[in-house]
Amino acid sequence: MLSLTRKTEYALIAVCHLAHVGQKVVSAREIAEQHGMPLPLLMNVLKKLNRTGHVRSIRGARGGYVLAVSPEEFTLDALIEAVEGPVHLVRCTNADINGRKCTLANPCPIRKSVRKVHELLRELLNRITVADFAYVEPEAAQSSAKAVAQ
Amino acid sequence: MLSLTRKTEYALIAVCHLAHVGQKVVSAREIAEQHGMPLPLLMNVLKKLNRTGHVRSIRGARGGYVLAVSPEEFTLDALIEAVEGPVHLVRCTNADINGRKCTLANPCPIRKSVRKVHELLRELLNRITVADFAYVEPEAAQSSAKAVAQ
DNA sequence: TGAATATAGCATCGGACCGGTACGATTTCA
DNA sequence: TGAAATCGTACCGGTCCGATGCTATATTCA
Ligand code: FES
Ligand code: FES
Repeated sequence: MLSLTRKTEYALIAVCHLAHVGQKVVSAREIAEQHGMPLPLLMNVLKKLNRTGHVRSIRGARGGYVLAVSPEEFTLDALIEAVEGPVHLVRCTNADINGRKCTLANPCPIRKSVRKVHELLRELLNRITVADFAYVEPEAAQSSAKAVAQ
Repeated sequence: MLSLTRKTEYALIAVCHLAHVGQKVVSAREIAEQHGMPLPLLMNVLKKLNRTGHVRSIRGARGGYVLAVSPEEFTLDALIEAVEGPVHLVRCTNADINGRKCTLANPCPIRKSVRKVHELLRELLNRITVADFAYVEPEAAQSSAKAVAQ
């Protein structure tokens, strides 16, 4: 399917929001309302990001979330892995998926090449960071374009 | 989910097989048996590739399939689009998905950046061709590695 | 101290889509 | 004519995402 899940989309927006406000504590409700996201879904995502240590949670009244890592070091690859688990391009890139091993005639002819593609994808995702997404409000996406381009 | 479907996996192996034998006609059964793939699934995939014109089908006894495009011009992007439809990284990269428009507060702050990432992914997929996958049997994947690397 | 706020954790449910199967029709060759 | 092979379509089950609900816990504030 080669697409990001909606959770990753929510996570990306939320993390950008947190990066934008700096060290101020922002509640999930506030983020959700500001971007038209369903609150419970966003909370699920933020809980996961809290467990992986990418955001810090403050409970209680006037609580909320704060970004726990610097936007420049928070890669898209890490965000995806935190929210939706490790990336499996196809079965044979990662040893086995859900304990089931590949049933094709091993090794299949595309095995090595597909791993190479997998590595290229990971490299791409590791070059992109949250800092590339944050702070680009309306049309000034040039800084992002430059940073991402290579 | 950021992963290829199993259909794409089958398609990739089959197309590599066809590229490997040149212009010889090979039946779906033969390809399936040789790589331990379920025959009906492979046929479904080959039908799609036939409709998109990437392989040519010959019906009847002693029929089968022949690659209809050169491996060097058959990009991974085209193969994915043929088998599983166009790539949608997230909702806002392609205008609308299944007729449903994005319900987030428009435009969301990550809109421009995510499109840029989408473009980078498409570029990566367009640099990789079937020729990079074919002809790498056991361990001699160096030619592929080189061709893919940049 | 008590009420309000806000996150943590878990469990559940519905729907979409992939993976797989089945059947009949069509075409070609022996 | 019969066997081999593709073509088209339809169907079914499993998995996983998207979404919802409830309870527990921690903090703030009156
Ligand atoms: S798909 Fe299993 S080894 Fe390549
Ligand atoms: S997710 Fe809809 S505009 Fe970006």
